[in-house]
Amino acid sequence: MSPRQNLARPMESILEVATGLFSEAGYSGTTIRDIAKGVGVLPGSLYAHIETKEDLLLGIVEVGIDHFLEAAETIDRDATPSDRMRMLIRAHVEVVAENPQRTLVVFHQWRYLTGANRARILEKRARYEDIFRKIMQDGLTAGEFDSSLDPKIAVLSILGALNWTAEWYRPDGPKSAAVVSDQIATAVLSGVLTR
Amino acid sequence: MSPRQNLARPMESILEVATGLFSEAGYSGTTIRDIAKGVGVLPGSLYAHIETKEDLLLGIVEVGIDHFLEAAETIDRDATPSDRMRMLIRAHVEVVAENPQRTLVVFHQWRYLTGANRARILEKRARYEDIFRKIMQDGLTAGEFDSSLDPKIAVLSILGALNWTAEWYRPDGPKSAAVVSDQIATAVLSGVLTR
DNA sequence: CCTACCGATCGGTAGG
DNA sequence: CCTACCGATCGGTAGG
Repeated sequence: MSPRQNLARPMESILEVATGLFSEAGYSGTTIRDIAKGVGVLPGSLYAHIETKEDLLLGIVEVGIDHFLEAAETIDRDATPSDRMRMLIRAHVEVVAENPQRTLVVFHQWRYLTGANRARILEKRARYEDIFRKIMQDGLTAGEFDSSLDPKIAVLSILGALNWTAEWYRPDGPKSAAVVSDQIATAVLSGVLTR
Repeated sequence: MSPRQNLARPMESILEVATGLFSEAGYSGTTIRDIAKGVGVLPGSLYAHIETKEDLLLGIVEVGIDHFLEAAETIDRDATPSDRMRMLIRAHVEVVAENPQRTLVVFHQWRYLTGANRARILEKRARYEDIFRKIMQDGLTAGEFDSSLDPKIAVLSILGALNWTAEWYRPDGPKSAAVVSDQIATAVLSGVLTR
């Protein structure tokens, strides 16, 4: 990684470099010295901008999870449950596609947060997953979703498919986020069997 | 974690302790001293049994991925693609259920392997995923799977749902691996919409 | 943002 | 498996 002389916006540069390093080497595997080198300053100089290494992680994870929550809030509450689920899947994939590295940090590195930082992120994560659970319940109540499904496991399967996208989606790949999200939504909603 | 005096099988004890610590704190976040304390010996004593910290990780990850490969090989090659997919899903969930901590290490900590170690694990992982891709292709060819699906994305969605199980499945929870795997297989194969 | 540095801890080793 | 230790590196700080 070549150092960047982004002296105008030091904090932005720090967050960008840290996101890349945390996603590749993990929080514990990334040192303050690695980040400083990526930014193009000496290690001690970082502390003019950050308080601690953990605060840096918290900033990245919290901004990331907030993106998912905000995207979910744009969804039309009056649509049918299956349409809402489709829109939620699309919103999720678009957030992943916008910044897969940050998403990897959001879903894998939150474990290294401690105390109140960790609790706040877990609360937001639960809130996000509840949006899926609510739509699942509404779909079952409305008779749109298969009543033989276990709703908890169906939601966990959908979240699994979505969280996994951050591992393989490449913004410079052949498929747009819109196409990928439609294909995931179809696979999830209709299944793989021929109808 | 209380130290265990498993002096009869020191290597087994070391692997068990390391698996638990790597799954909770990550490879980089776990020190040789943490492992030694969990085993109940002094740090330097570990090196009577292991070569390096990375060899310890390699041992855990390779045994883990081998479990998935071996389970997949037991599947009846003469069954229909949809039956084979259902059996593969069940085999996967049973391996996860048998040892979720090891599975978390297999899917998240392999990144800390270097050089040839990393290459060998990635090769085995690709071989495992190819089993899913083969069944998907067979199902499309046989007309059992929906031809409007993107097969790559369908497989990635299934792998995502399955890989996610290690994050939430608890062997001491209310559902057996057989029940969970059937419910995941139903959700994946038939989708969530009412038929 | 740099110079210069702190005490703590890291993976690993020699010799027993 | 322990004693005793190595050089390297860690997150972070004081003073400029």
